[in-house]
Amino acid sequence: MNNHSKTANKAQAPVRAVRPRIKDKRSAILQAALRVFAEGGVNGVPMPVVAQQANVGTGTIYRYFESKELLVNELFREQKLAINQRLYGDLDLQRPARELFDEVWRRMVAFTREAPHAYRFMELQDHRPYLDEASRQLEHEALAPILAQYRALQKRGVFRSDLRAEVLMTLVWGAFVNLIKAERDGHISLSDADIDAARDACWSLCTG
Amino acid sequence: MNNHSKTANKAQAPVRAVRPRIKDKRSAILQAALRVFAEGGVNGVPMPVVAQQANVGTGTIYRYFESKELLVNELFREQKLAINQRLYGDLDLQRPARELFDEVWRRMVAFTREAPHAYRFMELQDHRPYLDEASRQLEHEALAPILAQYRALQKRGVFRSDLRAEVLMTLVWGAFVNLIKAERDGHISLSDADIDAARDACWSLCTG
DNA sequence: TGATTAAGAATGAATGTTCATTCATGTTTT
DNA sequence: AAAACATGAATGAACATTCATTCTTAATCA
Repeated sequence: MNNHSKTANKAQAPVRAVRPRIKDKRSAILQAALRVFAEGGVNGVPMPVVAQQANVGTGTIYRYFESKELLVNELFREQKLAINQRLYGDLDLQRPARELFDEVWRRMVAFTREAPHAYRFMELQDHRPYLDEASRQLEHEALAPILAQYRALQKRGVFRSDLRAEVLMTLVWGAFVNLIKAERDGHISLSDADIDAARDACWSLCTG
Repeated sequence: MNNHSKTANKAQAPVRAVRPRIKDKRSAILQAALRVFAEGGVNGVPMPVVAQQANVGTGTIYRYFESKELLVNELFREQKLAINQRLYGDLDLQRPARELFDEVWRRMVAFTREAPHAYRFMELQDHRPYLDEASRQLEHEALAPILAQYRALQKRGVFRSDLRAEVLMTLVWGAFVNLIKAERDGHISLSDADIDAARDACWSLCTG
C-alpha cells in the first residue's frame, strides 16, 4: 500500500529517473467528471461512465485519484478556486459601490450561462457528504473577501447595518441561487429585464 | 404491479369486507422515513434502516408502498400539504400587508425550529429525481395562492412592480432557505434579532 | 539508425459490497 | 381453519474498486 521504493538502490549514477509526461488524462477525467456529475449528481453516476466520457479505462481513473471521494474533492476545490477568480478577480474596489454590485451580479449571471456544468456542480448538494476538511476550509476562506466588502459598505453607511454582514451576504446569495434554480427547473424563464430587476431588488435588500 | 382486486366478487351481503384495522404501521413507516431521509438523504438510507426505525419488518414496507420511489412521493405530497397548511392556513388576508408578511415569516421560522425533519426533507434536493408528475403538479399548485398574494400587493402598489411576482417570490424564498441552511451548516448562528432583521431586509427587497 | 528491453501507464473484466425488492414461512385476526 | 398480515433471510442488480494483463515510451546498445 505504501512501499514507494523510490530511491532505494540508486547510489550509482544517472538519477535521471523517469518522471513521465502525461498530465493530460487527469484533466480529461476532471472535465468529464464535472460534466456528468453536474447532470446526474455524484451519486447518480458510476465511475465507468466517468471513464467512458473521459475516453479512459475505468482503472485509469484510480491511477490519478485514490477514490471517487477524492476525485469529487479535487474537482470541488479546483472549481471553487476558478469560480472565485472569475467572480471577484480583478475587481477595482475603488469604483462606486453600486457599480461593483452590478458588475459582480453580471459576472454571476454570465457564469451560470457560460459554464452551466461548473455552476450546477457547485450548486449541487449531493456531493456535500463527500467533502473533506480541506474542501470545507476552502469554501469558508473563499467567502472572506466578499464578506469584508459587505462590512466595508456597512461601515460607510451604504448597506443597512441592522444585520450582520454574514446574514446580508447569505440572503443575497440565496436569492440569486434560487432565481437561477427556478429557471433551470422550468418554473420561470428569465429575460434580461427580469435579471436586472432582480439585481435591483437585491440591492434594495442590502441598502434597506 | 397494479392488480388491486378490491371489490371483485362481493355481490352478496355483509359488505363488511375485511378492510382491516391497521392504519398505524403505514404512519409509522412514513414518520420514520421522514426522519431518516431528512438526516441521511433519500439515497443515503437503505430500506432496512427505515423499517428498523419504524419497528417493522423490511417486507412490511412493501405491503404499504410499492417501492422506495412511491414511498418518497407519498411522503413528499403529505408533507407538502401539511406545510402549506401550516404556513398559509387560516391567514386573515384583511390584515395589513406588513403584518401578513411578518406573520408568514414567523410561521416559516417556527416551522424550521419545530419540525426540522420535515423542513429538511422538503429542502433536500436528492429526492427530486424520484418525484413523479403528481408530486410536481402539487408543488406547483401549492405556490399559486402565495403568488396571487404577491400579485395583489403589487397591484396595490405595496410591492415593487418592476419585476414579475414569480421572480419576487423566488428571491424571497431563496433568501430565507439559504439563511436557514447557513445556520444548519454551522456557517452562522442566528439570534432572534438576526431573524427579524433578515425579515425586514426581505421586506425591503419586495417594496423597493 | 534500428533493435532491444524494462519500467511506467492503461485497461476492463473480475471481485466484493451494498442495496431494493421478493417470497417462503410464521403469526394474528375473523 | 381460512384469510390477511408480518417478517427477515435470500435474491439479483448496480456499483466502487482492484489487478492480471497488455500497450507505450524512451533509454541503451549493436
